Amino acid sequence: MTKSKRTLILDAALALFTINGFHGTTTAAIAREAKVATGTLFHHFATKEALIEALYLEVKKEFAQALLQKNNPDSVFPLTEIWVNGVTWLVCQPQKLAFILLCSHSLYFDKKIQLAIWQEVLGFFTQLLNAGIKNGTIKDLPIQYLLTTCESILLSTASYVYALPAEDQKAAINSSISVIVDAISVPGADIHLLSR
Amino acid sequence: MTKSKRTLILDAALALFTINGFHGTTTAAIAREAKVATGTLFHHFATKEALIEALYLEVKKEFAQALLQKNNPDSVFPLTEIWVNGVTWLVCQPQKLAFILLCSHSLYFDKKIQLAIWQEVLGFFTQLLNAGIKNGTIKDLPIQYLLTTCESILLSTASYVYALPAEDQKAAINSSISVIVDAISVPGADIHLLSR
DNA sequence: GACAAAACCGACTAAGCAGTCTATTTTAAT
DNA sequence: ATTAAAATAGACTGCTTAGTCGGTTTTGTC
Repeated sequence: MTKSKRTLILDAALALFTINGFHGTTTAAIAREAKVATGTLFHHFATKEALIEALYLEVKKEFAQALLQKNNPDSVFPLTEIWVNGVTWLVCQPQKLAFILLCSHSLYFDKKIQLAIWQEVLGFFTQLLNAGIKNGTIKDLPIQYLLTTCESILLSTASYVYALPAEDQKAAINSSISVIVDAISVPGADIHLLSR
Repeated sequence: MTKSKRTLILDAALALFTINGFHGTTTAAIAREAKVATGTLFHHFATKEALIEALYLEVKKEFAQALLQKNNPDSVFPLTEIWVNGVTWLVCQPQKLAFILLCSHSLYFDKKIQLAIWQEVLGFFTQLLNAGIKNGTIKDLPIQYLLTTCESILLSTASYVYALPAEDQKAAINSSISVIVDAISVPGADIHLLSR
């Protein structure tokens, strides 16, 4: 099965946005890169902004799915698993990492986009943190602060790991676990209490 | 002494960039906001990009000075002091915080700008971290990773604290200290060893 | 195979923008 | 007071670019 033009356009947009940013990338360039006419681009996406938003939704959806993926069925510590899922996925998808970074403070999105699956990630994570606070393993800080802290350390860790030679990445991901765990958990508490 | 036109232009640019982003802010709008003609703007700054770069240098310089400021002469733990300096300054200068966030992943700067005073901050901090690693208080991780981690937690903490009601900010800053300290220091080690 | 709808094409356009140019005013030095 | 340089003004321009439009091809259905 051959890729749809819509997908080609989104792929081209992702590649160009992460190199030249939103402003530096023209719709003509995206169409050229996707080997498609500008008319086709605007047939699928009403405006450039709609294209960016569609791309954002798709990338965020994939990211959310990667985070929630259950690889290790007998993992007793979901926080670690989510963390490794997240960093690994971002490092393997550097364009998407760059795009998420680009979006994170771009002001291109005035309105915050609501995405069901992202709410699910947030909800799951919030539940996990609340449980940890209750049993004394997670610091009793506002959930919102814990969430943004995790997100920002996750993104900066992924950026750092990506820049490493491939053979060092695995080890770097493993040592990043202690950073996030110690940042948000109560010193000395048994972190393995934090299972479901 | 009245403000120079150059300063008025930089102030206007800062205000507009943090609201509408680089692309969303036209040079005409900056000139209008600064109550100055476009000719004047381009007399002081050769191009829009040069203006952005000048603003970036100025903001970064102020930020660096704020970080290194020594408020408490008998502080035994410089990391904490720098941290509180940083968060406090950013929270009190929300436009500059927004601007730094905007720059951090904007791709508007292809070349990394070298700023002497920022090198000084980095050097000082690197020395501090290295000493900590040597005496077993700081985790033995690559300096580069420790630096980016500190920076990203600092920025996300400041964003979070800024959004809080004024009366809660002081307490939030204090509780953020444990997050950064635990993130990078060896669990159980006496953190007060980390002085000069 | 006839027909409609959807997808696709690319030349074209209208608007917006960075940067220019010429003229005028202010500043500072002798 | 004279003069040159620096600062300021704002109308103007040429280029870029998002988005359009009329026509063509492909797809699916009966």
